[in-house]
Amino acid sequence: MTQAAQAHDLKLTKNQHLVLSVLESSRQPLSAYSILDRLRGHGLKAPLQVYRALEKLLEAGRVHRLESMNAFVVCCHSRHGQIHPRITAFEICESCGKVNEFHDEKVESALIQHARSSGFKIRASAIEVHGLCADCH
Amino acid sequence: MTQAAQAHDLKLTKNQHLVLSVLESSRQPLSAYSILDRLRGHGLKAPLQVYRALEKLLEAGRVHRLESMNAFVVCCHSRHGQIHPRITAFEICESCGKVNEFHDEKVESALIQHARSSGFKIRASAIEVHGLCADCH
DNA sequence: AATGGAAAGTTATGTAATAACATTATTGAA
DNA sequence: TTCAATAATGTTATTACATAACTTTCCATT
Ligand SMILES: [Zn+2]
Ligand SMILES: [Zn+2]
Ligand SMILES: [Zn+2]
Ligand SMILES: [Zn+2]
Repeated sequence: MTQAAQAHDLKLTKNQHLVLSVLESSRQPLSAYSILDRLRGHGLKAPLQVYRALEKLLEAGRVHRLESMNAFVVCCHSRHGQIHPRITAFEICESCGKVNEFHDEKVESALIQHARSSGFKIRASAIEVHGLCADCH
Repeated sequence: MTQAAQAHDLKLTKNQHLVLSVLESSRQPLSAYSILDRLRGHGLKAPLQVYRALEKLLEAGRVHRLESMNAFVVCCHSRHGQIHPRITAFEICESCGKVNEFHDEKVESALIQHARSSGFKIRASAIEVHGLCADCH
């Protein structure tokens, strides 16, 4: 991700703002189509309008995609303009749907060390743990 | 996963055997539909035939699903009947498509430790690292 | 042979994502 | 300001991924 893409003061377009607002007001990850459903009242009609906004929000580091759910969540650093840690992981509650984004130095160094030892060059990662959150068990 | 499900001498049905054979003979992960395409000559016609076989093979621990690719790979322990490690991770080459399944004690303990500290109870995990393998960079 | 459960077959449908192309809005020189 | 380049939108259609619902076949056990 470029430094420019990390600048959170970048102005969002109308559709990008709409999509981000829906994600911010949700306590669970949302699929592109359920985002669309919530925005039909605001003039959005086609999946592509949502997918294009999501693409930009992903590039800007303001949302994350959960690969194992085909769903999207707002990044917990989205509002602060800080540098985003490299390796991101998620704990996803199968009961209440809550997602905990976290950045664990040990997870990161273990993956980096393994990659180094196997000659693998990391470009991206998806680390998603499913189970029950503290409230739900 | 039950102990029974780990018993690799369990007899596979015709469709399960066909699907597993296709995955074993592929050097890359395959989507359900591309598995189906390779099995049309053997009488398979519908996606469900493949998905049902995959479901059983997943339960039996003989294949893994790559969440970030909507694709499936044969488990590297598939032939040996050994107990499968709890936490599995994958390095996926974006150039040649090769997948390296690995089990890293440090990754595992870091995730378990984080879950403990946040009160999260792990049931399943998807750890998928994308990049370039040693041969490709 | 009768029976019950697992697997397989079949058709239809639901969900996720992108292709292709036309239009409008923004930006940034000349 | 004017105009060309770029970015964003709108729209329709299509492709890719996955499951629902129901029927039939297979096979082991009684
Ligand atoms: Zn984040
Ligand atoms: Zn919960
Ligand atoms: Zn495995
Ligand atoms: Zn490679």
